[in-house]
Amino acid sequence: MTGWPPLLPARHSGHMDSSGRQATEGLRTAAGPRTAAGSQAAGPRSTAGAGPRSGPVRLADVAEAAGVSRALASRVLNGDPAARAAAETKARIVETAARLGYVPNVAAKSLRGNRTGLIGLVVHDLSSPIYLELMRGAREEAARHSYFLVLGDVDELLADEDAYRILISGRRVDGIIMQGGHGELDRRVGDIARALPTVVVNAPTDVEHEGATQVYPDEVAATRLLTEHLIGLGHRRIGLVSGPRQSMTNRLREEGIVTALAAADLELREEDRVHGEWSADGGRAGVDQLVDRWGGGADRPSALIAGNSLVGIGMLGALARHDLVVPRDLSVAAVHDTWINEHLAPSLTAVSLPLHEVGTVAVRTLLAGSHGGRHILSDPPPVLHGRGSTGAVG
Amino acid sequence: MTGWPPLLPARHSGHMDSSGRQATEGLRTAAGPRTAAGSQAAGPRSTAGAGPRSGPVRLADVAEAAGVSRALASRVLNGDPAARAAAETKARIVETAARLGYVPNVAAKSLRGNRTGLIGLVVHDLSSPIYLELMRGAREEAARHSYFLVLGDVDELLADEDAYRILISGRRVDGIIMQGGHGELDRRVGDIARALPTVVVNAPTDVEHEGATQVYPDEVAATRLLTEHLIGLGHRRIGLVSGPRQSMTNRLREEGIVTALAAADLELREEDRVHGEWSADGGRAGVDQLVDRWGGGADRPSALIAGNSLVGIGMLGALARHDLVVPRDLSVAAVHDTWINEHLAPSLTAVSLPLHEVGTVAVRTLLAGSHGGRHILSDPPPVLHGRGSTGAVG
DNA sequence: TACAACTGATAAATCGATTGTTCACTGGCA
DNA sequence: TGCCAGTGAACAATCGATTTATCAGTTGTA
Repeated sequence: MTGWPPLLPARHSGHMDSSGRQATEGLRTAAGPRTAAGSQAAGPRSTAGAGPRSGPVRLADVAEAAGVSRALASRVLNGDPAARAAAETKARIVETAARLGYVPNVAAKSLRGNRTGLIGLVVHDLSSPIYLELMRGAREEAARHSYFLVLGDVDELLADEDAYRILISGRRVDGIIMQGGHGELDRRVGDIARALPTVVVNAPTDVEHEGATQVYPDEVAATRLLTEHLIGLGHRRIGLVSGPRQSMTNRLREEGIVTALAAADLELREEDRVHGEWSADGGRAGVDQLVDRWGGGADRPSALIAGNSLVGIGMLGALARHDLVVPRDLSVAAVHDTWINEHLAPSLTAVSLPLHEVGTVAVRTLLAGSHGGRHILSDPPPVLHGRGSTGAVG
Repeated sequence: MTGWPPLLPARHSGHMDSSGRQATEGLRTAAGPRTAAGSQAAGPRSTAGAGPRSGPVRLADVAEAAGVSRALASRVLNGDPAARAAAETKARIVETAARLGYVPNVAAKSLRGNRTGLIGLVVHDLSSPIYLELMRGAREEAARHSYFLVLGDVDELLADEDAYRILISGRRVDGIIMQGGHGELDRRVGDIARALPTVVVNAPTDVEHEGATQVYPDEVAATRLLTEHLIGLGHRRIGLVSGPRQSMTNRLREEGIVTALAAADLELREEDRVHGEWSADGGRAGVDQLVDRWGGGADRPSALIAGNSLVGIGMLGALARHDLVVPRDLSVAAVHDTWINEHLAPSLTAVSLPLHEVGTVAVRTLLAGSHGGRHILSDPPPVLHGRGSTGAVG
C-alpha cells in the first residue's frame, strides 16, 4: 500500500570505494528472508514446520512440487537434450513450472553460467536521431536473442574509473557495442576488446583494434548516390559541409563524392568544402563560413552536400538566415534520412543509410563471437529520397 | 588474436521455451573452467598442484594473497563498520585488491544481495528528442548511484510474455521506470508495480496506480507561460494543435492555456483546437485540418500553440506548404524546447520543461523507495524561449 | 549366466560474494 | 588466580541454478 519498503540502507561511514559514490545505496527487492530458520545444518530435510514460502518461486519449489530433483527440473525446463526423462515426467515438470509461475533467477543463472544476458551499449551522443535508429536496431536484435541492452556513456566511462571497471571487468555485460568516432575512446578500444567481446559501430577508425570488430554502412556508396543525384539535376559545382576532416567517416564520404564527380569529369574544389562538427551547430557554422567566402558574389557552388542529417538541418536554418532560398539559389542534400527531413521547409533531400541494420548486425556479430576486422554493410543499399531541397540547376 | 572463442553454443533441438526464441544462444565470457581438477571432494585444502589461476581475480584470491579470510576481505573492501580489523590489516587488504586488480563479480553480488544494480527503463518512443532528454537525466542520476539502465520497449514487453516475465519477475532489475501515456501499458502498471518498485514518468494518467509513483513536470505552468507570451504580443485569438484530447497530458496543457486566456478575458474556442497524435505527422495533419476549416478566409487565430515539439515541427512544415508565412500570417509556439528549435526556419519559440530533472527525480524516487502518489516537478520552472516563430500581432 | 548397455533419475559440487555466529587471545580488574 | 570484556579474525551457511558424476534397475546379448 504505502509502496516499497526498501529505502536506502543506512550508510556506512567510511568508504573504501575509490570514488566518492554511495556504492551501497540502492534498492532491495521484495524477497526478504525465506524462513526465519537460521541454523539447521545438515539435518535430514526438515520439510515440516516451514511456511509455504513467501518469496518468488525457485527451481527447487518446482522440483519439489513435481516430485523430481532440481537437476532434472533444470534440464527439462532448459530443453537440455541430456535430459532423459519420461515424456510424462517432462510434461509434469513443465506444467508445474507454469502453474507456479516459475521464472528463473537471473543472478543465479549468470553466476553459474558465466553469462549475463546483457550487452553494453556505449554511446556518446544520445541526442542524435541518427544514432537512435542504430540503437533501436540493436535493441530489437538483442531482444530476439533474449538479451537486454545496458546503456553506457563514453565520457562517463572514461571519466569514472570505477564505472569503467564495473562495466568492463566486473562481468556486468557479456559484450560491448561502442559508438566509434570518439578519439579518446578509440584509443582504449584495444584494452576493452581484450577484456570483452567488442564491436565498434558506425564510425570507422583507422586503427584496426585488435579483437574488436567494426560494423558500419557503405559510406562511399551513399555519398556517391547523393552526388549522382545532384549531377543528374545539372549541378556542376558541388560543395560540402562535413564533420572533422580527418575522421574516417568524413574521408569515406568525401571519397564517394569525389568518385562520382570524377566520373562526370568534375571535382570537389578545396574552397567548396568546410569541416567542423557533426551537429546542427556545425552545419550552421559551415554555412556561415562559406557565405563569408562567397562575399555575396555569384561565384559559388549550386549545390551543397551535408555531411550528415544534423549538419543538414543546421545548414537549412543558416541559409534561410542568409536569405538564400533553397533550392532556388542553392540545392542541399544530406547524408542520413531521419523523420525530421520531410517536415522541414523545404523538406530535405537525403540518402538513407541502413543504420537499423548496423545495430542489428552489431548485436548479431557480437553474439556470434566477434573476430576483429571490418564489416561493411552494403545490404540494404543506400536509398535516395529526393525532396524539396534539391532542384534542377538554373 | 582471432577474437573471442565463444560462439553460439550448439543449439538444442527441442525447446521447452514457450516462445520460439533461442534462449540458450549467446555469449560466454572468457573464464572457462578454473582448474581441470574435477572431483576432489572435501579433502583438506589442496592448495598445491593448482596453477596460478587463469580467470579473473576473485575475492578469495585477494584474501589469500593478503593472508586473511574472505569474510574479512569482503567487509573491509565494502567499508562495513562491522569489520573490526587492525588498520594495518585493512591497508594490506585494500592494497592487495588494488594490486591484483580485483573487481567484484556482479552476478555473485546480485545473487547474494538480492539486488542487481540495474534499473529498467521502458519506453515506447525511442525516436523522440523529447524523451531522450529525460533518458539522459535518468542515466546520469543512475550512474551517480552506481546503477545502470536497461532498455526496454513497451510494445515488445506487451507482445512478448517471456520478455515481460524475465524483466519484471526474473529479478533482472531492481526497479522500473516507465514512460506513461501508452494506454495498454497504463492498464498493466498496477501488476508491474506489485512485482517491482515502479515509477511512471512524463505522462500522467488518471488512474492512481497502486504503488507506482508518477513523476512529471508542471504542464499547466508551461502552457500558461506560453499563452501569456502570446497574449503579451497582442494575440487575442489563439489556437491549439495537440495530442489525444482525453490524454491527461493534453488536458493539463489545455488547462494552462485556458487559465491564461481567462485571466485576459479570452477563451480557447472549440473550433480553434485540433487533436491528433503527438508527432510531426500529427502536427501536419492538425494544420491541414485547420486550414481546411478556415477555407482561405481571414477568420482565424493569429497564433497557434503546438502541443509538443514534434507537433510544432510538423506544423511549421505544413504551414509553409500552405503558403502561410510564420510569424507574419500566424505565430507558432510549442511546448518542449529541443535543440532542433533554434535551427528551424523560422526558429521555433518554445517553453522548456525540466525533462532532464524528471529523469533524475524518477531515478532518485525509485532508489529512495517509491511510495505511490504523484510528484509534480516545479523546480526548475518552465522557461520561455522566444524565437522567430512568434511576433507581434498586426 | 554374467556382462554390457541403456533408462530414468539423483546427489553433490560449483559459481563468487556476503554475513550471522563463533572462536582465540589479550589486558584489566577484583 | 580467575573472570569479564573487548579485539581481531575465521567458519560456514546462504543466495538459486547448472552440471558432472553416479546409481539403481531393466533389457539385451554373448
